[in-house]
Amino acid sequence: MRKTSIKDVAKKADVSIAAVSQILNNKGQRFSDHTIEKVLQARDDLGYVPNSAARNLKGAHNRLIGIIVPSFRMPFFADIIQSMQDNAPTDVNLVFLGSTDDNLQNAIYSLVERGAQALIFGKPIPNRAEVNEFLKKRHIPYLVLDQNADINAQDMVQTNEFTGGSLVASHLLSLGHRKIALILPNKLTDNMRQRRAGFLDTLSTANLSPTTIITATLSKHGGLATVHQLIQSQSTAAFVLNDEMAIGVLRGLAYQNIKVPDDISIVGYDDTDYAEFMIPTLTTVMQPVLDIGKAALNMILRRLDHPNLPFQTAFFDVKLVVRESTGLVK
Amino acid sequence: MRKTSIKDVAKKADVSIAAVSQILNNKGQRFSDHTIEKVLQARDDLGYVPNSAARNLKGAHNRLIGIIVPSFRMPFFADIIQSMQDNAPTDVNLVFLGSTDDNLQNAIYSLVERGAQALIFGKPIPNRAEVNEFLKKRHIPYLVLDQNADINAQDMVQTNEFTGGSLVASHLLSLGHRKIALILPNKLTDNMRQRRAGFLDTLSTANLSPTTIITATLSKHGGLATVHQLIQSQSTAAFVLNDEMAIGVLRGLAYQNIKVPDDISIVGYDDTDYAEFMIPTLTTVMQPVLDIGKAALNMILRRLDHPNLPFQTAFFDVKLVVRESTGLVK
DNA sequence: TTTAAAAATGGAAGCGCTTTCAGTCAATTT
DNA sequence: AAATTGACTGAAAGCGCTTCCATTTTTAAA
Repeated sequence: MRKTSIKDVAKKADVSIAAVSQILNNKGQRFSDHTIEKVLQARDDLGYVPNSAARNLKGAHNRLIGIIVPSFRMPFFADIIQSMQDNAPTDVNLVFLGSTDDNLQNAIYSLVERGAQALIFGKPIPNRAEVNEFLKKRHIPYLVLDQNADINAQDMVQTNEFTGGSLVASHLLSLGHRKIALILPNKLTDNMRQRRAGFLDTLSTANLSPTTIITATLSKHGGLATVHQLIQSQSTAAFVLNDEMAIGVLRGLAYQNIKVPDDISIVGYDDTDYAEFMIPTLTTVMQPVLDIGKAALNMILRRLDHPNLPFQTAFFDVKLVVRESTGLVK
Repeated sequence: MRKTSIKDVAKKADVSIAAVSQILNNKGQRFSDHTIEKVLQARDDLGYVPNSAARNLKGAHNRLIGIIVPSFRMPFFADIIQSMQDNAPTDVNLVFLGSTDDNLQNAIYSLVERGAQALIFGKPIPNRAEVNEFLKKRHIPYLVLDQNADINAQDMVQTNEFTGGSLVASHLLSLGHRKIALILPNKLTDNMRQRRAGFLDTLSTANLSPTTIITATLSKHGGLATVHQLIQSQSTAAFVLNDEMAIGVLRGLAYQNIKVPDDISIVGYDDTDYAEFMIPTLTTVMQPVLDIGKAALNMILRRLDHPNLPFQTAFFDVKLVVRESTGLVK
């Protein structure tokens, strides 16, 4: 029940092992059509698939990139993953791992062990220094997505979160809103902090600050749970730090028979697939997710080819997408 | 710039390679505390991580399961993936691959090459016979999720799709609906076919058939695009074959100012996260996705341990979840 | 003290593959 | 007839690791 090896193919085709290897890899010496045919035939008959472990043991690795995300279920990351997969050159292998904070170490270890030559972090790294040291020691370059980090320690892909938050504030202000609530997930990542900062900053230029700041878990249910407090605050608008929660808020408000945007305007962030299908459609901030995924992959690939180039940070602009969920204050 | 290998650790700790291997793997012979300490220290100093390729070359593989899904963006599969990841024993590695029909062969090949010892297909296999032969030849067991297949060729995990469709029909009939539309994705998978069959079957017991059958791409946009036709059909209810499309339908109807469920009842299928957050909340059929993912993983693991057991099919029941989007016919 | 048994460790083979190299043999070319 | 070329083989090294077996060292029993 042993897997068929190159030896079996060689025997069956009645040629040398070297011949099989070179013919199947299409490099090395030249062989006659006849021999090539024999080898190919034998391979197919036996259903031979080279063992990549053995192959990688020798020099010519194919590139393996490990990607660590917080969850496969978050639309943002689902998009990132899909876009990376779609854009990966055929000789590049991608391995995705969902990881919580506690098993981040494990995730990294497992990826490195499997031969990942580079890592992409789609989530905050709690003990950054340690991780950095570990990876540096192994000469494994990595890239962080949408997180603050030492600009000189690794490549980064960032979106202009500060601007994003600011755009939201401007938009609401321009609609005449003065009583604006802020709804946050209870665990903020760096990029969310910037989002918040941009928002608050612009609010303050109008001498305003949020009527209330409500926190809840980052989920649709979390958003829904904030509704009671939101209503009590008598705000005329709310900035919900991400679409996922905003969807919950929308739902909760509908349960209370509060009309959006007539009674209150709602703004989300991310412009996930669902935003334009909500009722009302959701005003939100769009990040070019597909481009981000693609850029991250390209940057890390480039890093692999040129380990000594200075670290880069790619910046992506965000865009306010105005839809039905925001309107003039009454 | 070579990665540090076991040899380096051995040299640094001033012990044999064999000792390092056995100590780090905590098996084989016994070693003195002193030696163990030296080795561990050397490993940490060097940041050594064993190369799993080399390791797998020898007997003791850790188990690698390849999982092929159509897309990472579909909530159904995002859930499946997440649940598998969450339930995987630590010595089992999961590799997910998104794959279209054209590159299914590649996906399979790449997974096998990487040493996958079993495969799970979350999508239809176009050329089943060929794939089956290929995998059988390599003694790689596989499992199909929610697809029809020869019950004696591999393990399967199925949900009671026929019942699911039937439940929907009964529900609508019981609400008094007689003019019911059916909205399908234009590419049906086996399970969707069964879903449809159950639905039609139960309709026919009331001597009914759909007022209209509309097809569109499987997406929210696809669903939205069917609205015009749906309205023309003057149906009082519609069964949309999955939530994704149903969300689009809901949206489209709102644009036309058609009230759900007052003017028309809508039923989806899948009970994705979003169903209960729609406005109105969506009546749909729930599949125990998390259980399904878990079951699939367990079955294939069991198969690995017992290659000769007869093939199994796990059946999961579905449940109609009645929400706001369906109501009595006017 | 001798001796046998137990404990600690090193040596080396081998996993499947790629790659190199010297060399064989036949078919061409000069 | 000799030299050249093309097609190929066989052997061997080496990738990093595990594992079996032999050997050395220590400890305890005789």
